[in-house]
Amino acid sequence: MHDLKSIRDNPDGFDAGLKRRGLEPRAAAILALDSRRRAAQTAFQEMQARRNEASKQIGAIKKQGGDAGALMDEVAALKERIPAAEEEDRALGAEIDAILASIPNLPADDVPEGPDESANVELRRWGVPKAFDFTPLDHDAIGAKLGLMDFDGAAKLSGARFVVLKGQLARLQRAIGQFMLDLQTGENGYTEIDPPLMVKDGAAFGTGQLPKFGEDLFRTNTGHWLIPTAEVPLTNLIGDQILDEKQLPLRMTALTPCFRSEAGAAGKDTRGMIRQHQFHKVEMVSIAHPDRSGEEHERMTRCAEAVLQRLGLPYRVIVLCTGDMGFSSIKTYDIEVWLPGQGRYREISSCSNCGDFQARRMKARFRPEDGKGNRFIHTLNGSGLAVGRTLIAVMENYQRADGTIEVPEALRGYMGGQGAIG
RNA sequence: GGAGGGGUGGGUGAGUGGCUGAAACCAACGGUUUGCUAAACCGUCCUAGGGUGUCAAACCUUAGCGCGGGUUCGAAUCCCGCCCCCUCCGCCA
Repeated sequence: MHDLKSIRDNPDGFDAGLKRRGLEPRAAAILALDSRRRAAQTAFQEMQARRNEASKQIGAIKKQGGDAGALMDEVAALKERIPAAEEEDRALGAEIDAILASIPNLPADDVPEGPDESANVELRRWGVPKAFDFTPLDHDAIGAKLGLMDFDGAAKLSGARFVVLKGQLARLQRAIGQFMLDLQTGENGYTEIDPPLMVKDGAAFGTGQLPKFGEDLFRTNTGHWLIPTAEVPLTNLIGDQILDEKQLPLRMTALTPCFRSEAGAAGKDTRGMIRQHQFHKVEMVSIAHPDRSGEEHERMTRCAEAVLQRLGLPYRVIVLCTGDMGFSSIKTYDIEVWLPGQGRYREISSCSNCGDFQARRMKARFRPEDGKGNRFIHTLNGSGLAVGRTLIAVMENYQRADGTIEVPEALRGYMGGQGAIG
């Protein structure tokens, strides 16, 4: 949600930000509505003020047994006009809010400009893709050969974009999730949260899924939304609150299933478990002081990278260009892991700084130490990491010629000491 | 699902239809006092808008006592609907 005041103060800056996103200017239209709205509001409030004043006088007159008839007539006349004024104020306000709520966040200054993912910029790489002395398979084939990954069974139950994992592979996925969660809580200072997986409209609005992206979510017959990421419940946890500055930063993490309709992804990644309707993810959320969200963003990204380093999985970090960023983000780093089976890097984490965009939507503020002028906090979220895709990466990077999979050192404690599966 | 009780500033908790944006207490913050700590005393202390104002300060004003309607000249207070919480009962992982 954008700040009307900042648009008033700097309409050109607002439009310039939109332009970087590839969007048309909106400031002039918004400000025109805004001035109509303020005129309507002032008119409405002046009537109310007069009504309140007259009512007080009526009370005083009646108490002394006087005749307040003239004043009561005046109030009655005012009351004829108030509803229309109120409605005008309300309607204009709602119109402005709807516009503000539907415009994506403005990119940070240091985000590269570009139309789509082709303009993303690689920042760094870690690790070297392993040289195989055989042709590495993709996870799909490895899983099938082991008989531990069953897409047909899942299709029978649930249709496309689901998978059934079995035996050691199911355990390996569980191990990965536990390992990540323990790393983020034990070493990186995130507090573990076990949140609801179903949320109401307000939460989905707060993080920016609604009103524009409802079709990407699953909805229950109770009107709940299945969370597409734990970012939604974790971030909204601080909605409608005024925190103390001392409490910042607040770092939370959760291992949850995530549900996505993948409405716009028809025909994309149809094979394998890259893109599923349901997957597990360890999510990190930071609630940061607005002056320090940039450094928190770097820190969070490092926390996500740490997982891949511990697992010995090669990866690269890219910064998304203005045209490829999500709705709520001012800056996003994607981490892409090397997948030998596909011979390329694929997204395994996305770490975003949302600035005060979500905080405005959910009314999350903090009280500065000096006590005056509550400010909106900044929210950040990042995967640490997507569990299903990490499983894929482990399978493909640690596969052996005989079709078995080596268990990375870091996971063995979670696998009963086992060194390989299959 | 049934019956009953309840939702008021950060917390506890008053509140007769107008004098209540809201007592009191606690917490917090500033100050006085103090050898230090503690205590005591004084003061400040909700939020979001709009207007006047050169930023600031200050002032005026609107709204908010779970949410939404209604009655009334006037609603935290009365009426209706809804939501949530608590207790008991039923059902249930």
